[in-house]
Amino acid sequence: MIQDMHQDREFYASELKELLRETLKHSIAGEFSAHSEDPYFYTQKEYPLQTEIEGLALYPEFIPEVLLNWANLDTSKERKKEDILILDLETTGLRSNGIFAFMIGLGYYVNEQFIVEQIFLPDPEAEVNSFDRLLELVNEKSLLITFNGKTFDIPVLESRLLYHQIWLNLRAMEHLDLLHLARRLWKNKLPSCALETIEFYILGQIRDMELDIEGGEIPQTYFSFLLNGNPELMQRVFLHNHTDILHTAALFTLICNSISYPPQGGMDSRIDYHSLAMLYQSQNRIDIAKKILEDMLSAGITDKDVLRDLGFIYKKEKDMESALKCFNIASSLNCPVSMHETCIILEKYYKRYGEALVNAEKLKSYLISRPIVNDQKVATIDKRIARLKLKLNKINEVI
DNA sequence: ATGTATCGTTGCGCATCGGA
DNA sequence: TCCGATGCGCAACGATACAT
Repeated sequence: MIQDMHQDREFYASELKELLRETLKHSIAGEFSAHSEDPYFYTQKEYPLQTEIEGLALYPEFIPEVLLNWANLDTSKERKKEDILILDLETTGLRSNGIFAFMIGLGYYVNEQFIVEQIFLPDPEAEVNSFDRLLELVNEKSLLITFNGKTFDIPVLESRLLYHQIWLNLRAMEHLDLLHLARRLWKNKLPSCALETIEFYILGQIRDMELDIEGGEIPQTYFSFLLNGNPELMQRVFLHNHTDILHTAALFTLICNSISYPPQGGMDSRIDYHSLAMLYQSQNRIDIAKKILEDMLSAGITDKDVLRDLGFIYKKEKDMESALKCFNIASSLNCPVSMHETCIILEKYYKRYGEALVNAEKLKSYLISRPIVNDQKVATIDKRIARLKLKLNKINEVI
């Protein structure tokens, strides 16, 4: 009796698997792998490197040094399209233990074409087989490109590979994670740095929510598909993942094509040049950072943060005259750091105590007008004011 | 829960400046 | 010439965001 039930369940399970495979074959353009047991399902689509429909470029003219340096990649190495592998997973959840990837989205370049390949598990048993294809591609490629892959996709894959006792050191691959670079470039300009936000503001793409799906609904969609075989929502997951891969390539391309300075094709309004200048500064390319900020001012941008940071560069170069000019304008635009720096330069370098005092008092009134008053800062500026007054009195006594 | 890069704040050691 | 206060550079820490 028990034995019969068990056999029944196995029978229905294999029936269901077969049913799911049939459904997939009819609803999504793709194929099954050659594995005799638990084959995975996969789709491939080719794009020309310059897509006409979306107006997106999918491969850059070159990969600039500032990007390679940022990602700690070997700058001397020759790089080809064929070395790149873009990766994005759809998984059964967000927490990194006990989840697995039911879909592996991949992007790579073959013969001047960009290929989006999606590997899908018609049932979870196919996971091991799906890694065959992953291993194949990883062995061919040397540079991984992802969006938040360092913290999400790679750890998920690592834990699953470990579980299946497959030896593959994904960390040995060079890895460019665009999320962190995007944050550096657009943190101050965009409401968020989620891929979808960047697609909208930077790539000019809008996701069609009739055809796409919210990330949070993806795990449940897969579980439902396994139970009822309804392909409608699953098709959306395919599109979602496909779009992620395509836009990761497009974002990589856009960043490469616009962060060299001076820009090849003129200034790009999508780029925050202030952030770009800071990126160059962090790599000790002060010359380029300074040029960018100066060019911004020449172009008529009067931004207190630009003025402040350019002021710091001048100050470090001991060009106090220029530094003071920058800090002065920034001070008038209510930049407390610049008020502070103005005080220091006037007091320590020029010994213009009267002017220093005026600025110190300006900073104090700014500080105490804040909704949250920082007592420590007020105490510091009070000390400076007292000191300056003392110095001025001494000078007056002499006269 | 997880892992990673970034940013703002804080504190420490060292150099420097100014006053006596 | 010496001492105390100030400024600078760097490391350490904590908070934040993003992926499904």
